[in-house]
Parts: sequence; C-alpha cells; structure tokens
Amino acid sequence: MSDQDPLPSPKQRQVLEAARMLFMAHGYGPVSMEMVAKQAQVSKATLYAYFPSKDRLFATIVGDACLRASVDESSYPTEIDDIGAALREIGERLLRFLLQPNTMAIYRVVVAESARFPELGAAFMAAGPQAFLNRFTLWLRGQMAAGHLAIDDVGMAAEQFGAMLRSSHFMRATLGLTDPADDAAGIEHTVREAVATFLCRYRATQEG
Amino acid sequence: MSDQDPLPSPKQRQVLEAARMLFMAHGYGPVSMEMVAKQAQVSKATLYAYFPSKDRLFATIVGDACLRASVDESSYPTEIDDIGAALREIGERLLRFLLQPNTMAIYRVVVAESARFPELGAAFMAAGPQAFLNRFTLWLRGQMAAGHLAIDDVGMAAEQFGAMLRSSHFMRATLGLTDPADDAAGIEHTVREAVATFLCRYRATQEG
DNA sequence: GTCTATAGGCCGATAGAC
DNA sequence: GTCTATCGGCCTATAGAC
Repeated sequence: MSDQDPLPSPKQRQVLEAARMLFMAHGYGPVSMEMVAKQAQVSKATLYAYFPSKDRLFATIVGDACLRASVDESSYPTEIDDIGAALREIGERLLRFLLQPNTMAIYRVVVAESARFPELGAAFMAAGPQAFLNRFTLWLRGQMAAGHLAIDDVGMAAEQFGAMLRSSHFMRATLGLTDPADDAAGIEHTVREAVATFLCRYRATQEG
Repeated sequence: MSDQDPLPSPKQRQVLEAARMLFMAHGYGPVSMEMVAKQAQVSKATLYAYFPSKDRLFATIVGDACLRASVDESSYPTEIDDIGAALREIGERLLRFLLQPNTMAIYRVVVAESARFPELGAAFMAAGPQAFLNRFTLWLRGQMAAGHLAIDDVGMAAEQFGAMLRSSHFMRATLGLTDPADDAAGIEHTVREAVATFLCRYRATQEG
C-alpha cells in the first residue's frame, strides 16, 4: 500500500497528517484537495507534487492507517492459573481497543469506500480481525497444551470468542449510537458473559 | 422517516425506485440528482418538486429501506422436540438473510452516512438487529417455559447467539471479501458450531 | 520546490415557458 | 405539473511565475 518512505520531508508529513485527520473524520467524498492543502498549510500544486491524485492519496492514507492500527496485543498473559481471568483480560483489552474512536473511524471509512477501493477491505481484514484471530488462535493452542482448554476447532473457537465480545457493542459504535451507559458496566458484563459461555464449551474437563 | 404516502403518483414511484437503486449501489456522495432524474426519466425540476433537497431524498430512501428490510422471521419453529435443530434453522435463516446483497447494501450505506445523518443509525438498529433480538428473546423465553433451555440473562444469550452467527462472515461480506467457499459449507459449519456452544451453556439440564 | 491563478467540468438548485 | 435552460459555486488538476 505504501511505497518505501525515504525520509519524508516536513511538508510531506504535514500533508500526510492533514489528509489522515480529514479522511478519517469525513470519509472520501466530502474531503476536497483544497481542504487538505489548507489544513496542511500547503498549496494545492505542492499537494499534487507529492500525490498524483486524490484517489492515490486516499488509498495511501487509509492503507497505512490499517497497518498502523493492527491490534497491539503483543503480550497476552502467559503464566496462567485462572484461565477465566486470563480470557477476561484479553477480552476486555480487545473490546476497548475496538471501541476506540480511532479504530471506529478507520472501520467506517473502509466500509464506506471498500466498493470503490477494493484493496482496502482486504488490507483492513488482514491487519485487524485476521491478525487478532491468528495471534489468539496461537494463544489458545498454548492453553490447550497446558491442559487448560480442550478445543476441536481452534479457529472457530477464536472466532466465537471474538464475536461474542463484539456482540452488538461494535455495531452500535459503528452507527454512532455510543450509549454512554455501555462504557463501563456494559463492556465488563459482556466480557464476563462471553468468557463464561466460551469456557462452558471449551474448558478442559480435567485441569492441570 | 416517511410521511404518509397518499397514493404516490407514477412519476413519484419512478423517482423513489431510481433513487433507491442508485443510493444503495453507490452511496450518497457519488450519486447526483441528475443521475436520479435520468434514471427515473424525469427532469431535475420535477425531482425537486417532489423532494426539496438531496439530503431529504436520501434520508427518506434509506430510512424506508431500513423499515422494509426488517427481518421477516414471523414464524419461528414452535413445536420443538429437538432444540438444537430449531436453533440451527433459526440461525441459518438469519445468517443467509444478513448476507444477502440487499441487506449488505443497506448496511454499508448506513455505516457510511450515519455520521452525516444520525437518525439513520438508530433507524437501522431498531429495524434490524434490535428487532431480531426482541423476537428471538421472546422465543427463547418460550423455550425456557417449555423446559428446553435454562438461561439467566436472556437478552445476553440472544446477543451471544446472534454474534456467533455473524462471526466474521458479516464483516467479510461488508468489506466485499465474499469468499465463494463460504456460501455453502462455511455458513452451515458456523451455524452448527454456534448452536453447539450456545447449548453447551444454556441447555436445560433436565429435558421435558 | 513552492506559489498564484485558472482551466474545464460537474453539481445542486431555480426561473420561467408551456 | 413538467419541461428546458441556466446560475452560482465548488471540485480536480495544471500551467506558468518566482
């Protein structure tokens, strides 16, 4: 999506930052090159010197945002004596990440423009949901090896856990219906219940 | 969202149909009033005689589409001897409905423009996901009364079932990554596993 | 490299004839 | 009610001065 970045000049970084802010806030259509130039304190001609067209600028910005926003979950709990507590920590961290305004903004823009820019959908999926599923599947395998879990289809189990976490919180946030009452109690309740259902099926019958 | 409809004239119906097709296919920005007029075989002035602005036309079209596309699940299975089979039928019906191009188109448009037209997000949520949850929650209560299920938080159970059904199929379809392999085997597998996990937690310990 | 100025085109909305 | 014709404005993209 992004070419090599050979020391982007200050002006170029201003352009990238301005375009990122505007595209994330308003999407593709409503943002004009004039707005980007003004926000970046650069003339339109300079803007076009860096990026050959609005399409290219948009695809670059959003593609990079997808990569940059990949879930930063490098450290899942490793020393486990309570598998439920570990799952709740992972779940709450993921759900809070998903509901961040930044994440929501990227998702909205990608959904809106994935028809016009088909590569965006794949880039987002690979950097976001798929990256989480891969990492979490690996973690689940570790817990199986440690005797905490017993799963036949690990990929499906990971999907089910992620899905129950999102539940309708993610969709509500996507549609701008962010119920303030959800933020604290609702999220914790959803996570707790998701872990309960997950363990009901996948907890190893004999621990240790 | 829609006012009373006092016998819409043929021209008006042409306009509504043309606008519905175009907005669902391309979203708000890329569709011009000139395109709508041409598609409806009507002049722009006539178009503006029926709808005072592009905003109003769009909100009317999409709001009505949300209402019209509310899940038509009036008849859930009632005579149950296999609760698993009943859940699989409900699940497969819902998931197939969600993945229809029509449903996807509405969802994409609503996500894209819910920032500009805040009422659309609420209308979609009420007519779609919330309507399903309400109906399904009622059905679950019936099955509890019949002794097939034992659920503490019925609303949460309904959410979990719906979420596990969507899993990542819905997001993939939303982003235009409709894997052709999903259509048959993938959907059935997802439904079967969702029901299995759901029943693992919520099946009544003593049937009958 | 960066600017100002503008070409060239499409859009939303309206005025006025019929 | 419906049309044609057009206004005023904003857009992407570029040419040419510095």
